[in-house]
Amino acid sequence: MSQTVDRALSILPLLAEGPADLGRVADRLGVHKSTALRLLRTLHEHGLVYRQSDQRYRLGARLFALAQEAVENLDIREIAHPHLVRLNEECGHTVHLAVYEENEVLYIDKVESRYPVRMYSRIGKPVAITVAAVAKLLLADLPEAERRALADKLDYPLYTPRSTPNAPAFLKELERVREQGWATDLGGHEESINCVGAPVRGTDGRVVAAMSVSAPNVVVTGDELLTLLPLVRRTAEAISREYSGRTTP
Amino acid sequence: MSQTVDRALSILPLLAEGPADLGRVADRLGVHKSTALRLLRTLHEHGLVYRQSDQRYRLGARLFALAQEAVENLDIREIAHPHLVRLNEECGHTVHLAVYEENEVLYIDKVESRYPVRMYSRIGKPVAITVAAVAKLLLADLPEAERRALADKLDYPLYTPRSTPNAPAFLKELERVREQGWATDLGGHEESINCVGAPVRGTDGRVVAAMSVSAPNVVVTGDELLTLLPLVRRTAEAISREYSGRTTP
DNA sequence: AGGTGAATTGCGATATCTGCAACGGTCATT
DNA sequence: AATGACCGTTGCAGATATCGCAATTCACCT
Repeated sequence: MSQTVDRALSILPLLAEGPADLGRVADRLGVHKSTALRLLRTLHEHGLVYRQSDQRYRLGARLFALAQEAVENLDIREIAHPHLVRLNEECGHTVHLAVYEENEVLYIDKVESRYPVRMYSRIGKPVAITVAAVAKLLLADLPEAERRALADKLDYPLYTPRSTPNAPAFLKELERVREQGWATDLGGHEESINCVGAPVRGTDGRVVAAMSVSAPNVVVTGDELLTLLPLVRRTAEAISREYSGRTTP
Repeated sequence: MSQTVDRALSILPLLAEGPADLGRVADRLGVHKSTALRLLRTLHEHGLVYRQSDQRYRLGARLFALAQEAVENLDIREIAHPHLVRLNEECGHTVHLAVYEENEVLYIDKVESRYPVRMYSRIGKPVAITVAAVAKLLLADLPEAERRALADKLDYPLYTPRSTPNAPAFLKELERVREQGWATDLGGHEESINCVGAPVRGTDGRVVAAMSVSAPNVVVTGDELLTLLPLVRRTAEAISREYSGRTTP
C-alpha cells in the first residue's frame, strides 16, 4: 500500500467533517505542514478539494460529479430503472433500489412518490442498515460468517420503538427474510413510514440488489401496503430475469 | 505536486466511465501493472474503489457517502433549504439551488415539482453552464478577466435553437444578467422548459449561490413563469439576508 | 493436462517524497 | 503607525518509499 496516497486519501473523510485549514490538516494527519500542503495541492488539482475564500479547504465539486457519473453507469440501475418507474406509476409510492458494498447499503435509484407527503432519502446516502427493508434483503443473502461478523460490528440506533434493538434480533430477522424471500420495515426507521421490499437476483441466484416501496401511514396503512407485495415481487423478478440475460455482474 | 497521489487520483475519473480491469487501468495511466495494482489497493482500502466479483474495479461506496456528507455540510444549502421548500409550496414548480466552483456550476439542492411532469436533473450533476439561468447568474458576478477566460474555454452545445451559440453572445448575456439582477433560460436547454432565477449574495455583495424555478411549457408558458419573478427575487433576498448574518463563506 | 492470460510478489536502483528552516504575507495588537 | 504573531509557502539535501522488472501463482479455457 502506498503511504503517500494513503495520507492523501485520509484527508477526505477529515474534510467531510467540515472545512479545515492547513495546520489542522497537518496535525490530524501527523505530518509536517509542508507535506500536508503538497497533498492538498494535488487533491485540489483533481478538484477533490476546494479552497474557499478564507483559505480553508473543503471537499470539492468533482467529488459529486464523480459519484454522479459512477451511479449512472451501474448496469443494474440502468436495467432496473424503467421497471421502477412502471411500479411507481402503478402504485404511486416512492420506489427505491439499493445495493450492498463493503459493509454499507446504499440507495442507487429512487422514483419519488406522487403523493405530496414524501420520505426523506437521497441517492448515494447510506441506508439505515439495521432497519431498512432493502438492507435486510441484501444482508440476509450474505454468507453466514460474514453476516454474523457484520451484525456484531453494527450499531443499533433506536430510531423508533420498533427499530431492531440488537445483533441477535437482527440476525433472527435476517433469517426470516431469507426464508420468506421478502422484507418489510414497519415504522422501524421513522414512526409513520412503512416499506415492503423484494430482492433482485443474478444468474447464480445471489442477491445483487434490493428494491422497496415506501409510504407513510397517512397515505396507506401498513396492511394496505402489504397488499402490494405480489406486485413488488413480480417487479423484482422481472428485473432479475432481465439482468440475468446480460452483462457480467 | 505529488506524483504518486496524482496517479492514484487519475484512476477515479477513469473508473467513472465504467468498470476496468488492472491491465486497462495500468495502460491508461501509462505505468506498470504492479504500480497500478498498489495504487488501486490503496484506493480500495479507503473504500473509494470497489472490486466486483469479476475482479474488475469500479468506484466505491465511500465516494458516494463522502459526496453526500460534503453537500450536506454546505452552510448556504442549510440556510436556503426551508426557503426553497416554501417557494415550492407557493408556486408548485421545481426549485433549484446551485453554486459555482472551479469552472463548474452544480446543483446543490432541489425541491421537486408537484406537477406530474418533471424535469430531469440531479443534485451533484454539473449544470449546462452556457444556458442555465443559475449558471448565468453565478458567472455574471465573476471578475471580468475570469469571466472572459472562462467564456473562451467553454463549449457551446446547441441543445436547442435557442441555446447560447458562442462566447461573445454568452458574455453579452452575462452583462445583461449582471445589470438586471436576474436571469432566465427560455428553452435554451430543453425546448419545452423555461426557468427564472435570482442570485443569493453574501455580506460583501458577491454572489455566493443562485436559485431558479423551472417549469415545462405544458404547465405554464414562459410569460406566465415570468410573473413569478418578484416571488423568486424576494426568496433569494430572504436567503441572502439570513446568510449574511452568519458564518464565514 | 497443458496452455494462455491475468493478477500478484520480491527485490534492487533511483526518483520521489519528507521534514527542516528560512521567507513572505496578512491580520491583530499595542 | 509600527511591531509581532501566525499561517502559508518555497528550496534544499538526505532518507526512503516507489517504480519497473522478472519470476511466480492462480484461474480459466481448450
